[in-house]
This record gives sequence, structure tokens and C-alpha cells, in this order.
Amino acid sequence: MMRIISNNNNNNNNNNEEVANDYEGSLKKGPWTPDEDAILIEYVNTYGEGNWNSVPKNSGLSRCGKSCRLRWANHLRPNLKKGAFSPEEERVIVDLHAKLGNKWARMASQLPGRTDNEIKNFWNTRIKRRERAGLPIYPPKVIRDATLYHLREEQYFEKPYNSSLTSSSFPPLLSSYPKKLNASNHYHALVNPKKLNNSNHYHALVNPKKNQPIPLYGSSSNLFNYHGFVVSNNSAQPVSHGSQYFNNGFNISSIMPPLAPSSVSSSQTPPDSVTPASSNVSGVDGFMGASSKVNNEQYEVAPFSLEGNRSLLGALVVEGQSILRNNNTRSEDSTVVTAAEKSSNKRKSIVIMENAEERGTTVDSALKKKNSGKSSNEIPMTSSGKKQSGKDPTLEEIDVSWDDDLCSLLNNFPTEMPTPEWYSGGDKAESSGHQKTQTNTPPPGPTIEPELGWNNMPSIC
DNA sequence: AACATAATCAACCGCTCATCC
DNA sequence: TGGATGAGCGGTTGATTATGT
Repeated sequence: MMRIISNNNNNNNNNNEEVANDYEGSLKKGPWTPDEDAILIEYVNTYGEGNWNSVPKNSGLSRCGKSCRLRWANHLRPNLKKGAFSPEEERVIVDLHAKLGNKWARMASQLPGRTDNEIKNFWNTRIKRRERAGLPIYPPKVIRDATLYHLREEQYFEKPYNSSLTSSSFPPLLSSYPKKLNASNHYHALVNPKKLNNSNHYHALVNPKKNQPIPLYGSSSNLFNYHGFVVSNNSAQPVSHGSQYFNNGFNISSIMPPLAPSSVSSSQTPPDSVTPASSNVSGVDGFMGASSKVNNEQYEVAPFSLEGNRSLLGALVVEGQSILRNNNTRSEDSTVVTAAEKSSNKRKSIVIMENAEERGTTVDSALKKKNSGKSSNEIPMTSSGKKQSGKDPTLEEIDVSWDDDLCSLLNNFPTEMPTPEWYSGGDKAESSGHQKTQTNTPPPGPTIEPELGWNNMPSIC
């Protein structure tokens, strides 16, 4: 049995090495010395990477193979970037984390020269700092992009995530996000972790092991498996492994799952037609930009315009419809909704939405009509799902049972939230072109200290 | 200057997964 | 098929450095 020698409590490496060497086959722990590094480098250069457990045997190092691998991967291998993360890299990390959660290795694969450990340390530092400040972890655009990412992911993968898919013909960055996730909690956690009892909810987002998310609808459906989202053709291309961000330039959508062909309503939407969701690669053009005050607190957010951005709201609407249908089906005859049925519903939903668009009807107006008699900015909260007379016949088809969580999500979508300078680099056109002031009474949103926006965090943020 | 606190970094631990026999 | 083994991943810890008082 090997003995483990630790020098954690002091820096007297020579002394510890002596101690370690007193025991044949003993393993040293703690910081690596330059001599050890040199030995490891020489060994790897001679024999190559891998077979780490043979390294201590063949090189004379008193380190376990695991430690050797880690040292090599994190510090010694060539082409490693040292130093602070660039703003661009930080932006990528935030985006990736919103989509992938704590998948540090996968994130590292998108950041050439960076290690999972580095990214993890960076993120944990950032999280701690922002949590202390009571700030949201993600910029608003990231939240939306991540949401859309998961929508598309769910769309692409009818069935729960199967890890085996990632290694074959499918995009590399498929999330292992919790599938059954309370939508509004998800949103709140993304926006402001303080609202969610901090770490527990944060982990609920990214680490299903630590906190099993509560199913939103008691089924496989949740906010993220909307299937009627329309994206542009160019974003529907599968992406390959490798450093997507830096090979192709920074592009959030480059890691998005491709669109399932069946979900695009080709008969209703000509390939060349430009829908709000297809006006750019990510399919989210025009989301950013509104401003307003909520509870006397300044929000900086992506403007959530129903007129110009029916995609996300449409997603929510159709999702609710789909959920209702599925739930009704289950509750009525306890029949499991088949994938084919769901697919059929999805296509139907798309047609409904696009028919409404063709007739000049927006989802916004649909909601207002549906909710006539209520204040204009009030989202209908009824769960009856019954049709009401005197409505736009097209929209009567969109017979949505408004789940509380779904409504909460919509109600709480902030209208303005600061975007950090480092993050807004790629969104200048968007923010300048679509920024507008919302005069509507804003919905209640997460509490964010006005002076602690995204763009005034020291250092990293 | 001395101390306290925060931030950063490096390394280890435990677990999971894939592969081999 | 199931156990052994190796490799990798994510979480955590502890040391060091930076910053504030």
C-alpha cells in the first residue's frame, strides 16, 4: 500500500520530497516543483499523453497518475493561455454557462488554451461576487439566448437528453440541464440568484444532483420544450466539435442545436421570408433594448417587444397550449401522448401562429383581446382554458391554459437591465437599433439595485 | 506597518463513465 | 455479464496574494 505524503501545510518542498523519497512508491502531494514539472514534460514529450498511471512508475515521479494528468492538463501542456480572461472570453463563458451549466470541460473545449479548472475558478469567483452584491448572474440577453437554446434543444430532442447523442452526429454542446425545471424559478435564478435562496437554487439550475427541480407541469413538458420556434436556415446547421467561438467568431447560436426539420412550417413560411425569429442567426434579433422603471428601480434588459418578437412569447403561448393539450389528454384518458401526437400539435401550433401573423394579428393583441376587460398590461392568469366568445377566431385557436408559472415568467420578464460593457460588444447594432423606451407600466420584476448593474462591477464584471 | 478580509489559484477528492478482459 | 482499471469531470479545500482598514 502506498503512503500519501502531503505538504499542504508548508512550502518546504525539499523537505517533503526527502520524506516522500524515504518511502519507496510513496506519493507526494501538494504544489509541484520545477524539477517535477521538467520530469513530467520530458516524459510526456517522449511517451505522449495518456496512460497516466504509468507515469510515476516510468518517470520516477512521486506523484499519482491522476496528479500528473492534472498538472499536465492545467499547467504544462503547450498552447495554454495564461493570465486573465479577456472580455471576449468572459462573454463566452457567461453564455456557455447559461446554456450548459457547470460543464467546465465542455466550456473549456470552446475556449482554446483555457482549462476547465480556470473557467471553474473564474466562474465561482464571479458568482460569489455577484451573489454578494445581489446581482443577477447572467445578463438579460444571455438569459434569453439560453432559454432559446433550450427551447431549440428540446425541439431537436423529443426525448429526454441522451448523452450518447452528443458524441455522434449531434452538436457537441448539448445541455445536461435539468429537464424538469420550474420555469419561473429558472428565470429568477438566471436573473437574480438572491431571490432563490442563493446557492440552492443556483444549483437547481445547473446541478440536478444537488437539488432536484420540481416539475413545472407534472409532465415532460416545461417551458423549454416549446417546439414551434422558427429559426433561420443558417442556424439550423449542425455544428462540429472544436472551438466554435473562436473559429467562427463569437456566435451564441453556433452552439445551438439545429432545428428539427419537422418543426419548421415550410408550407406556411417560405424559405426566404423573414420572420422576427429568423432575422438573424440566433433568431433573437430585436429582443434587446427596452427600458423602464420597475418599482422605482431601473432595469436594464432586453426589450421584450411583443410586436416585434413573437417568437419567445409565441413559444410560451404555444407551449402552454401544448401543455394543456397534453395534460388534458392525460387527465381524460390517461393515455400517454406519443411523440407523433406532440409533433403534430407542434406543427399545428406553428400554423396557428403564422396564420395569425399573416392576418396582421400579433400575439400581443391576442393576449389583450383574450384578456379583454382586464388592464392592458395584465397577463391573463386564468387556468380555465375555456374559449371566450367575441374573440379573434384565429386566436381562439390558441386556447392556452395559463399556468401560474408561465404567467409568472411573462410577468416577471424585466424590461430593462444593465448590460455590461464587456458583454455588449457584439450587440451594439442590436442595442442601438432596437433600444426603445417602454412606457407601459412595467410588470413586477426582480429587485435589482439600480447602482449595481451589469456594467459597473469592478474588474470582471 | 499590522492585521483582517477578499480574491485568486492550484491541487486533491470522490464520483462517473468507458473500455477491457 | 460483471468486475477491474483508467481517464475525466465537477466540487471542494487550502495556500497564496491582493486589497482594505
